[in-house]
Amino acid sequence: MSTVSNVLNNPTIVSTGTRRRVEDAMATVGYVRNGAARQLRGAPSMTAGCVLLDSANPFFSEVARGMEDRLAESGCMLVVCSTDVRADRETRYLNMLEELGVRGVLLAPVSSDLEAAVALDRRGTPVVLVDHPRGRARLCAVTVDNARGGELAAEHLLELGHRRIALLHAEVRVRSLVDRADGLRRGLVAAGLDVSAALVPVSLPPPAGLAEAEAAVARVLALAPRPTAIVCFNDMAAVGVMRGLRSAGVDIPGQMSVLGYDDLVFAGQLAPALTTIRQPTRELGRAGADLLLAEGLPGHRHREIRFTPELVTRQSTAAPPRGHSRRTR
Amino acid sequence: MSTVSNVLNNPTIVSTGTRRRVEDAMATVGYVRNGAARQLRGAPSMTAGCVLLDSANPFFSEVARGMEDRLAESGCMLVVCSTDVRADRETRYLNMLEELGVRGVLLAPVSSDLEAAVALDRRGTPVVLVDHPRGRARLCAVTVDNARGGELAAEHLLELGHRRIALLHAEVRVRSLVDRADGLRRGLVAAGLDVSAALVPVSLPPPAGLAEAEAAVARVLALAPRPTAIVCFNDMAAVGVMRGLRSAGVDIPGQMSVLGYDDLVFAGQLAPALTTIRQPTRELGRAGADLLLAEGLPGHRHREIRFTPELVTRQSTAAPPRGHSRRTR
DNA sequence: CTGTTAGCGCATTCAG
DNA sequence: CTGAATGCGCTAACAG
Repeated sequence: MSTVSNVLNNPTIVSTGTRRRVEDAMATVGYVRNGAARQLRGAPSMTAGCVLLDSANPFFSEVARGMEDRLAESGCMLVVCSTDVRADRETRYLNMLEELGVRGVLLAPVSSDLEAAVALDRRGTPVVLVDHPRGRARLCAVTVDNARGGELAAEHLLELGHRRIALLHAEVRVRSLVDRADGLRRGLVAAGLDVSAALVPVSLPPPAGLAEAEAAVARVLALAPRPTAIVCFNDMAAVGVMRGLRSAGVDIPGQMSVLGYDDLVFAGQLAPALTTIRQPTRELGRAGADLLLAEGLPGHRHREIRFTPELVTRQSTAAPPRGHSRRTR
Repeated sequence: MSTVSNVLNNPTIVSTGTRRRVEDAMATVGYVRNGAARQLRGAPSMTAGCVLLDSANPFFSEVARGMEDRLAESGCMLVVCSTDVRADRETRYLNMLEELGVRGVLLAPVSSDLEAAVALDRRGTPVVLVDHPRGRARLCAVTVDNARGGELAAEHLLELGHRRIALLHAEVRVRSLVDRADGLRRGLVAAGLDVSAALVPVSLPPPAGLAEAEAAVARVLALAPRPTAIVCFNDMAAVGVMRGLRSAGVDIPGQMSVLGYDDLVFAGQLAPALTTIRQPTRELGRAGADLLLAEGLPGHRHREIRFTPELVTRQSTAAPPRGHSRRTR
């Protein structure tokens, strides 16, 4: 028995002949290692978990693919869980993953309440935050500078001359979205604007997807004075907004500018091509998995990796219609 | 010990008082069930695996989300694996999932060689085919009628008057793509056309994504006589083709019609809005997971569930430019 | 190099 | 309802 075990886990110390015999025997019998038994015995798990807001959202599916690729290099597989931004689901999945004994969890949290995540980490299941800063929590994290992303949006629209901007926002508790909104406000303030007049928040009911964004367009158009630009929290919402504006007969960008976020693969191919904020998605996931796999290694220290977003200017934003603003340049 | 076990697995037979005491104790101690030990003891696994061509492709990520949702209802989680249409990766993932002891595997195979999958199923890990017919294999399957999808494409383009059609195809071994091509040919034959003249296959090198599709446009445009329509095997490829045509200054649909496949959420919002074949994605995944969970139940028999695709007519297809065909209507 | 043994955490069985 | 004992498949430690 121990020789067989050695062939599997310590091949070098077994003589070539014996090893061959064992391997042949395994092949003929159709032997398959029992992962559960190995794990029970203390072997590292061959799975890692990720708990994301929505794995069907192209942003997250791309992030997950990055994780998957990095994990595969270390012989691990990825368990994918979607919370739909519901705290109860997040809690449930974290518990299930802990029971499963995953090597660690990549968590895009539904809010900044990280108590459960920190406790999980303490109990021995490493947690890496995704798209959320470490803050005071003793965890690793991979993030994108969302405040900067918001600033980029503000700077771009201000430069075009917009002075009244609708901000579509979904779940205010999701940190990355809060940060973007903060950055956007900061950008307006830096330009000397009165935020309460310049920025109109428009809240989307859950699940805050494409359909909800489309429905919210009517509310934006009904505002007085009417905003001249709509900032969306992701490209999917922007697609919904574009659909809503089209059916309302509002020209983009002539009568209304639309700004997305994520730069999904198809963003440049929309009608009109979407101006948006690009973030490195696959890299984000890969970096997260990288941090996760490094946990537990000797000398490991918690780290935060931060990526930088980037404005991609296309055709969905332009100067506001005449009479709606003073042009700055 | 057995009382604790009963509280967890057989709560009804434990008196309320004792149950409470046990639950309180578990809470204060921070007890977490050990999934590996349970599984070793014979409990059903809390995971199912899926092996897809590319989890980052919106089609598959939507399918996976359907699987995830259905599994969650039964307290299970989904392990997601991407093969990138490589047989070696498929084999590797199937082995890993078997070791892991998943409840079953949802497999979108890279080819019609199902030997390994059938063997896996025989050894006790149920396999459900996704987007691939059962054929002679004794497995469950969820499929879409891909041949019909190809026919729909042919009928639509013929009706518009196209008589020379480029077919972008990626990996010919993927059954769903083969079936679509067959259906397309069948549609042309049914209209009395000479397939060898009417259909020009254009093969994309792996990974056959958006970029490869974009690059292939030049080859299509160089063909003599030049085709008047390009049929793509999915919407992502269609986006690439549209990008390529745009940069070549070819008008869609004036000079070239483009037909997609999948009807991804953004298809209607592209420039021009993409004519495509819709397939039920989330339902496909959900149905697959449903079959998987039913395996092993008493009286289970292998089944195949087949969905029907649907043509969604939008603006990327139109009659060919004058002089390129006889109009039929 | 090979055989033996113990124990990982759990569920189950059998006695009380 | 509770306590004790057993074995799932594997690995590590040790004795031959």
